[in-house]
Amino acid sequence: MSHAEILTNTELAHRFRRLADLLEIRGDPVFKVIAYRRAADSLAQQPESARALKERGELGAIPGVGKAIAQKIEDLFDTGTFKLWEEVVREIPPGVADLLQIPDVGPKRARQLYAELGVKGLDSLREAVEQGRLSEVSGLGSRGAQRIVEGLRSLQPPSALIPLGTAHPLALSLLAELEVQAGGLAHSSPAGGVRRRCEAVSDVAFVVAHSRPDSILSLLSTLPTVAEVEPTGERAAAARLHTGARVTLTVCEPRSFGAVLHHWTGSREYITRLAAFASERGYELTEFGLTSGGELETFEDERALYERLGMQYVPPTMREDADMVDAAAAGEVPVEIEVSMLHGDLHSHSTWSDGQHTIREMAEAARARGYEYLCVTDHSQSLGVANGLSPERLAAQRVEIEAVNQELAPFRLLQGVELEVRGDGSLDLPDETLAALDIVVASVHTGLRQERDRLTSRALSAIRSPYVDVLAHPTGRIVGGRAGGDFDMDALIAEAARTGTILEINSDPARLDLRDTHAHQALVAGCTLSIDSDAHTTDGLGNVWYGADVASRARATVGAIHNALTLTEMLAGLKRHRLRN
DNA sequence: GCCGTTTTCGGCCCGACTGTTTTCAGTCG
Repeated sequence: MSHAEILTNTELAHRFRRLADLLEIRGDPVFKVIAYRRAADSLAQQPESARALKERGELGAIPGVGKAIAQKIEDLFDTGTFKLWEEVVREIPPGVADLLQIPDVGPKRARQLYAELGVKGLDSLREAVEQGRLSEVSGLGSRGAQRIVEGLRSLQPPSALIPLGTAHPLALSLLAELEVQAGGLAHSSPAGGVRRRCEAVSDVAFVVAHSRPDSILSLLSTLPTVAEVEPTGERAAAARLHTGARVTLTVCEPRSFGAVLHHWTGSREYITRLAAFASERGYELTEFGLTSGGELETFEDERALYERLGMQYVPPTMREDADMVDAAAAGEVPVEIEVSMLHGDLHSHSTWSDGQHTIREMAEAARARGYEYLCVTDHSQSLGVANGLSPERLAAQRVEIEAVNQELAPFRLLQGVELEVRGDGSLDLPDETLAALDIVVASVHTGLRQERDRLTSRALSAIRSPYVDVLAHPTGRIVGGRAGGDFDMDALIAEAARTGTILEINSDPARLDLRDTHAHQALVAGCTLSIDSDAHTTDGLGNVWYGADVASRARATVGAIHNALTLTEMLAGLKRHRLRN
């Protein structure tokens, strides 16, 4: 069947997510909707193809996939559709689900827009807005209508940019597939914005080296995830994946790999400035190396290129701006922030709130990473969806933490909390509870769309509390998703510097918050930063490399990173201890 | 719809914030 050949796990996940949205709009029981969403997430994460599992009769082994969903997957492979899908899209056009992308439009509003205005999708809604028909919707006032208009305007075209958290693993998996197909590669690396750790990229670039470069390009179209390939040069091609992502591949001989990788890593501004610098020294910098007196010198290793130019090596995370060329010439390139510099993590979750692993499992994973300490900072009480902790539950958690500490010493588990800053700026737990904890990480999760003054004053009241040590993900933005709150960042940074409140670089690839530019601004203002995982699983602890690279892009020094301190220094440096002593 | 050392039923994702229908429904995290 032709359907079977093109159905990837990602596509199956898309289909079930859309089904869940449509069912929710139709008003089906919420737990049924949740079940489809969970199955979709699970399919997207499944390393083995659903097709292979189907052939072995093991679809049911996927978590969240039971008899009913397994049957629907089989039907999709066999016929390209299934009965419930056909039934639902007859009632609600699939495009109606796109309305859910608009802030403030949920399932009820989407259904209303369809039922009362005949809106069948985003374009259809734009038409209705132009015709001024939004006022016809029952129960939608002028402010509500205005929000929908603004929300509609703020929508990005789909997949315009790929977040780093998607692009990086994608680049690695494509390289792995290519390596298998090629029977080994001399060298390979992601390039472009992915390698510079830009938070989002327009395409996923990579460079591979092989003794027979021309044989590699033709392999690209054989990869199962690749939809179409277009040659863009003798040794370069652009491809589009089934997911819609754009990929660019450059191949070269092993002896040129360093120079070619360097060229395609960019940034353009940086390369242009470096070429000018090389030219002043009698070299022409090209994609393939350095030319001097008509003679091309190739470089297998990037560092050798820098050595030939008589300058310090510049890591990819610092190749955004041209000024680093001058710094490298003067031998003043900052030391890159690396995960190995971190002694612990100040922000993580366990099964006490919405984490997936127990305190003990998290502690053991942190110890295995070589950490000296881990702060368990489960959510506070008012975040109901995350099963937030009351003072009583925190006291009970303390007992468990101490027990784990007995066993794992000298490794140290610290008890903290991720404290809700409420809508009115008050804190979600009483002072005496906060005072008894080792560390407090405060977060603004709710009301992120309040107007600037109100939102800013909430964050400021958290920063000014003597019990708040860290402000977590300070803007609340989601990369490629919501923009984050309209905080006055100048005011937050100034107050954090004044009070000694640590500002977090949240390493969750969906957040990367503070972003590089804000982190740089905070460093200049004299703030201390932390690089935290916000892990909800043991694997999540490993995300700190994203945060470390944000710090490098912000040109942080290790002295400004609070969790690069040893346990004793880290604790002594917390606001609560400095104020007490 | 899925899941089960509380297995074939009854749980599972709760509470804050907001606008508006002024007593609560819808959205969001």
